[in-house]
This record gives sequence, structure tokens and C-alpha cells, in this order.
Amino acid sequence: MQIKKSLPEAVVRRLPGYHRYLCDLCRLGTRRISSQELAKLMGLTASQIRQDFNSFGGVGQQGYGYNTDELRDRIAELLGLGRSFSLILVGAGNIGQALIKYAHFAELGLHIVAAFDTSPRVVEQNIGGIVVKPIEELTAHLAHGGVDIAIVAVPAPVAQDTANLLIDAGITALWNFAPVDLQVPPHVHVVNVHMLDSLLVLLFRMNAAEK
Amino acid sequence: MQIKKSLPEAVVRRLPGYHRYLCDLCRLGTRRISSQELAKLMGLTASQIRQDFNSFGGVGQQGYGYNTDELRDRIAELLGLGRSFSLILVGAGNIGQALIKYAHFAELGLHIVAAFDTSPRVVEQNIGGIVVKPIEELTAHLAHGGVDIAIVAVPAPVAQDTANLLIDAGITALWNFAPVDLQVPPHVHVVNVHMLDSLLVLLFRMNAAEK
DNA sequence: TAGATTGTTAATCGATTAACAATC
DNA sequence: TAGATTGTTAATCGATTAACAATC
Repeated sequence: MQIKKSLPEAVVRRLPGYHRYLCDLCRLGTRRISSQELAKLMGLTASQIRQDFNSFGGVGQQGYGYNTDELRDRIAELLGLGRSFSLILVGAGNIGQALIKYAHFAELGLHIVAAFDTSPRVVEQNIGGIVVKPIEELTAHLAHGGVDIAIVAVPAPVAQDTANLLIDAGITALWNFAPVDLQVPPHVHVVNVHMLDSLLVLLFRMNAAEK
Repeated sequence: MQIKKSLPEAVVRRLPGYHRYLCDLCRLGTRRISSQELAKLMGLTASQIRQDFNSFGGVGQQGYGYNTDELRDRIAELLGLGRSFSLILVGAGNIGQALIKYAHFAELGLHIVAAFDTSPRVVEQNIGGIVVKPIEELTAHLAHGGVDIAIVAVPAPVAQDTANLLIDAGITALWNFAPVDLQVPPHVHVVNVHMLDSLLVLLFRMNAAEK
């Protein structure tokens, strides 16, 4: 329960990758790893890894390396993975439905507990065990509390309105799949999954490589 | 047809966002915009925007600002959006199916032309107008040429094998949705959409904000 | 002890911000 | 011309790399 000095942004962005690799290593039975080995595996430099791991309390042992499960647990703790999280989904279209069915949430203690949509085509439908509710029920549902994160998977034109609705209902964390940058008050956290943006970066690189 | 001096990485990553905003602005009928205004809109600084736009030939006009459609076209050109692209999908599970149905590809000239899977449950099924083919037909299909990008949407354990298969068949660009970092030869471009990673960053921020 | 590998400091690199002269 | 806003240089900041002493 140490007070956490805020980590450099660059380190935060690498945290999930570290966590993923360490989980894999533990699963495969690897008990220790050096910065050198991990660097090779992840395509980073050993120096960078040691800097990163040092930015949150020294977990290594000189002459030995890092204990994989100790390190994994430390990073999980930083990420706040100690407890389980409840998510709601707004927008049960293609992407929304895929997310409901997505298997890897549960492994991390993340659970989609409800889904909402406006379209009569999906409302009342059972998708992967969740019955989609009409958006009108959203605010009442959130009044109960207990929801940590809202997934915004609605069409771009209504994404900002959806965000506003969620924020007014008390949500402070948005995982946004709409290709817009949401305007939110400072106490609300947003991360965007702009999939098309990454595809365009791929296009650019292909283009650049051709000369 | 100018020789393109390779842009700073940070600029490349912002290119899709600029493109998106400029398309929106043009659609709304805005003909000119200053770095100041765009900065406010996008949550960047005016200085950064001018630096960015200057890193690829000056498109602005002193005392006036930037011409939105000229700038949009310039960025589209940098991204290589001048022509249409063919994509194939490998792995027609939840995410794969959502991608096939995803509406926004066509607007950018991106077209999923075929889908492959191993599971008898989806092979031969028609998903959004595309009949899923067995993975065995992949290599033959690619032999025809004409495919620019492969989408990897298979489960993590087979992602590397899938990538190898695609690369052997001549693919040089992978858009990867599996939560693994693919090992590829230097001539192959990969961008990852590690959705869960971004969700973990959100978790971290929530956690950090609580003190 | 000798060998290995971390923790940490210093040097380098790249990206962002600030400032202002150039110019439309 | 006067006002606005870019293009560009210089200053700052943060992140990465290099190097090595500390220590297991």
C-alpha cells in the first residue's frame, strides 16, 4: 500500500505488455528472467527495461535477474488488477457484440454486466448471455452503482451524446471505440481504441517503404 | 510525386487523427482553419500542429491559416489513400466477423475481399456478403496476387503460425488483433491492435487517480 | 571468490513548447 | 497598411541508450 509516484507516461503504456509477457512466462514455468532476455523477447532494450522496472520499486536481484511471478504481481498491482471490474456496454452493434463475446476479459477480472442499445433490432436480444436493454434504462441501471467502466461502441455521430449521458449518470471511465475524440470533464478517464487509425499507420508505412 | 523525407514517428501517429478531423471539417463546409483553432479542436498545441504540418511541405498561408481540403488531400496522399486496397481476413470469429461488417473501411477505399477460418462452424458461412473459406485455400488465393494487407484475427496461440503462413504466401502487411507481438522479417509491416492493453491503461489511470 | 546482472548516473536523442521574424 | 497567422529557430522537456559501480 505504498503511495504511488506517478509513472512516466511511456512506462505506463508498456505496463500491459510487460504484464502479458510475464503471465505467459509464468504459465510456461519460467521462474526467473534477466532484463537481457526479456528485452530480446519483447523487442525492447535491456537498459530500457531496467529503467522501467526501477521506476516502480526495485523488484530485481543483482546477479540474478527478476523473479517472474513477483514481477507479474507487482505490475498487476500497479494496474489495479487486484479486484474484479464491472463494465457496461453501450451500443450492441458489430463491435459491441464481438466485445460481449470476447473471451479474454474474464481472465483479467473484467466483466460486462449489461448492454444497452437504441435499435429495436437488438434490444431484448440475448447476446452471449446478456440481454440487451433499451438505452432509456441506462440511467436507472447506473443509479444502483457498482459499474466501473462504460464501453462506448455507438456510431460516431452519437458518441459524444452517449458519453455525456454516461458521465451524467456517474461514470468516470470510458473505453471508446467510436472514431471521435470525446470531450470530457477532467475527472473522467477516456482511452480510445481508434482501430482505423492504426490501419492508416500501416498504410503509411507500406507507402513509405515503397520509396 | 515528391521524394518523401521520412516523417518523425510522432507525426506519423498523429496523421490519421488529422485526416479524420479534416474530413469532418470539409464535410461541415469549413474551408479554412488556423493552427490555433485546430489545436483547440484536437487537444494539441498550435505550435505542435505547425511543426507537424511543416514536416511535410508547407501547406499553410501566413496570415490566413490552412485550407482544409488542400491539407486533407495532402495528408491522404501521405497516407497512400490515393488508391483502393484489398484486405483478407484470417480468423472469422467474433472480432473477425465484426470487422467484415464494419462500415467505415469502404469510405477509405479499403475492402475485405476474402475471409478464411479453420472452424467448420464458420467455413462456408456467409458473413456480411463474404463466404468464409477454409484456411487450406489461403495460399492458393494469395498466389493470384492483388491482396495488400492481411488481418490477423485468430486466437493468440495460432497467431504466429498464421503470420508465417501469410508471409510465406507473399503478404507484407499485417493488421494484428491477436494479443501477441508477431515476429516478422524486416520487409513485413505489422501494426497491432492490442485492445486489452488500452483497457489496462485505463485501469491504471483510474487506479492512479484514486491516489 | 568470480561471474552475472541489477540499480543508477550521465550522455544522447527526439519530441514538444516558446518565441518571433517573415509574409500574406 | 495593419492584423493575423504561418514558418522556423531556439529552449525545454522527457524518454532512451550507454556505461559502470554496486552487489547478489
